[in-house]
Amino acid sequence: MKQYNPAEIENKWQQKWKEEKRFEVQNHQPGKQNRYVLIEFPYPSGKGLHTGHVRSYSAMDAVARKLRIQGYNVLFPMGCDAFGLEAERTAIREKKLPQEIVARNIATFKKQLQKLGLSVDWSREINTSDPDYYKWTQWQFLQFYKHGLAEKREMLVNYCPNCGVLANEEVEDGKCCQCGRDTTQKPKEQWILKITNYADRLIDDLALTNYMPHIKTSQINWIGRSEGVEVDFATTAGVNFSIFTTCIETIYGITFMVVAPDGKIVKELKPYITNWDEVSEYQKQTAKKSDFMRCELNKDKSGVQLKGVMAINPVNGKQVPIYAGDFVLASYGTGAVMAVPAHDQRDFEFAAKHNIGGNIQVISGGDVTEHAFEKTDYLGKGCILINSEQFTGQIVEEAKKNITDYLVKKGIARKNQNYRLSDWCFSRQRYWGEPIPMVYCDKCGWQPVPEDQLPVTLPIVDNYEPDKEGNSPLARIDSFVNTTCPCCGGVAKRETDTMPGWAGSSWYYMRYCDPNNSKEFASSDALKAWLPVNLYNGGNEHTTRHLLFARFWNKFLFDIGLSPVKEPFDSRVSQGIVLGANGVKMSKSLGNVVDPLDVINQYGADALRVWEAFMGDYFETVNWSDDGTKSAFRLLNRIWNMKEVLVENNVTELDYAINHAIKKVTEDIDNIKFNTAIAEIMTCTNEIYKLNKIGKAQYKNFVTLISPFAPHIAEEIFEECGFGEFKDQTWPTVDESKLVLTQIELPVQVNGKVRAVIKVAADASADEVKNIALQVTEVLKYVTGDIKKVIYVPKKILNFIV
RNA sequence: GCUGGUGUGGCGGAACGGCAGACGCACACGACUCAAAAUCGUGCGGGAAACCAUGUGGGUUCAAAUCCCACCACCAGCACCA
Repeated sequence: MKQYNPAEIENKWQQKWKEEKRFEVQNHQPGKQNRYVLIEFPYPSGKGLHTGHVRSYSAMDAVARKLRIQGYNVLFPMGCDAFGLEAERTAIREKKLPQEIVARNIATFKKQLQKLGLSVDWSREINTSDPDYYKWTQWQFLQFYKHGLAEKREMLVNYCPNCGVLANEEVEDGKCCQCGRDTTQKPKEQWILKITNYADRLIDDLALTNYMPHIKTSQINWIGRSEGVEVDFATTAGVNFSIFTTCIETIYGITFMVVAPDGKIVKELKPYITNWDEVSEYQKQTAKKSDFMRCELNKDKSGVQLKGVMAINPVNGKQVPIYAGDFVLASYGTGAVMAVPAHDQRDFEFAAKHNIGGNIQVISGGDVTEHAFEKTDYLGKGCILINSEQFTGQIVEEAKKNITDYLVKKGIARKNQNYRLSDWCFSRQRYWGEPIPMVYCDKCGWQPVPEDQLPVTLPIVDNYEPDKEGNSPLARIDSFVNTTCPCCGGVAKRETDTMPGWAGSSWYYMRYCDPNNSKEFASSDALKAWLPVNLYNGGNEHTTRHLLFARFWNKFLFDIGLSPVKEPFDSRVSQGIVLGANGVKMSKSLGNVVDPLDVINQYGADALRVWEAFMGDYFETVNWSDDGTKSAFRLLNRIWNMKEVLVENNVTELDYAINHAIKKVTEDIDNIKFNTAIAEIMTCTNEIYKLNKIGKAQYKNFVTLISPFAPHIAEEIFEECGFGEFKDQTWPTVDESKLVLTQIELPVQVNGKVRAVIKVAADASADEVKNIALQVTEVLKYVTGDIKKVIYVPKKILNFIV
């Protein structure tokens, strides 16, 4: 049998598509509906793409191509998320400019993507580090600022005495990943965006989307809305502070309080604390830990008592000790908690460690001597309060309400919501990012750069390494820093922090709609034409960050009338990762990286794409296999060679198989079940080989079915067989009449075990089926004694219970 | 620890209340060939059988890989969120 030559065919068609501008779309195409298929744009690392990345690109390309054949006007764009730490570090290592590194990496990516034969509209390509693009990122930042959603706030940053401010990923076990020195947490003024203002809407509006359920769940949990009560506590020192609790029903069980060591409460209490040396030492220890370490690695419940001062429980006037404990974070809630060891395991362990005796059980129904009796155990079980004065005897749920009302009436408590989500730290002390377009004037304070002066471009400089003091490298460049105040015209200094990598990626899908607009980030008409994105594909790791940031960003633009939609993405899916053949993540150091270009050279892009679709469920993790591409190549050859057995008229015996395939492949692509779509095409191929003939019209339809996955070979077959221009082909429709079976095979069970399979008419009645089954010896063998019950599920099963 | 997810032949996987193992890989055999590769075809969970098999143990059901409860293992993300 002949083998086709993928290299020749693929080059030919890729060239042709380019010349014809086949995949360039207009925002409006008369008579066609728009569809927007989006895949997260790649971060152009120096490593290039491996076969793991190919999976989502080729899969979404298949979706886009099918929609196009179905008659939609499809936007399927591509670009590069070009700002970021990796490019900067590579540049430093190679002593080049980040701009050069990015240009080089983008070229590699583009070559790889184009060899795959993606149906991308390259005329809309964007790059977030292009001044024409980041001008609008800066412009949008200014809108956040002007609407009070951006401000400077003191935040804790990772700090290394040698390398300056570090990203979380640059800290490992409390040490700097570059030089190995111990890192600390240092407070620093940072720009933040108030995403928490949108917390409720970010949860509630998920109802307007069709994201996969686990993606919605992840976002809801990440935002972490909790309803509770903020209660004021007095102290013997006369200083008051508030705590936040979701378990107000346990307030009579308080035996101590815990405050964040680095919070403002400790500062206010300082004059009254008699063991300040000890407390101050504990603060230093805390500064060495990141929030994550404070939460995860602090299994020992470290803490220190603030001696000389006691807190007063507002419900009964009881005095309890106050501790500083690093498991309490200054940034969450009020930075203080009430501790009830009898009903909170964390408090229980803290009390045990610090020998705080006298645990008070206030909810009956559990034993609290060895372990706390927590809310997950007592809520909704009708448990009642004990040891709680006038609330004793009430059911937990009632008591919760009554205690809250009582405290609110007394004016010392407020119902409140707290969010796990914190505001978005938007400053980076790095070179390779969008400069934040703000100017500081001693007289006028922070002033936005006038919009007509945008973009504030990144100066091209030799030395852009991070600063040891923790300042941005831009701060060293006088010509950049020194400017005039837009307000008073006096001397002023530019902000030298840059934006995080998440900035440019928060609105890139909007720019694709109108990529060359120099007057606005995208015209309202273009946005209305394409938004919301119909299908957005991206990695699971972005579910809680990028996806949330992008939704927040859009909501803000919607509020100020610049986005036409409340939610930017209608549906969101995440592909499973492709591991190396040895079952671990592809990485250069492990030597299991497969370059898609190598595979394409051997078997062609079509075979690679088909194998990527077939290798497993799209949402699950799968292992790469070299043999897989070979099997896909084999399938394509089998389809290719059907040309030799072509007959003029349709082969009736194939009607069922072909129509079944049309139905199954159509539904499977719609449902992102690419693996079973390919399996169906294989099954149908086997049928065709059994008969060893296929009608022209049948072949044309069958080839169309594989074309979203193997577009090059499909167009070549069309040309060779004289099927006309592929771009005029429409997606085949199912002839349901060919799928109607008159006879079906029905499994017959006795007591739930299959004993025989009988052939019956598809529309046979229960009695008819029963009578036929009871003539089969295999069935009769097991039907002994009376038949107690007969279950017949039409076309599915017949079950005798004896 | 928390959150989300996953456990099915030698392997990748399918089925997601109704014949477990579709489809493919690997393997074996046959055809073609001087021969090999390629190709085409046949077989392929275990067991002599009764039967046993979808991580483990329970439960619901006429019927469970699928639904419920408990547990174990693995993967990913993380900020002990009071």
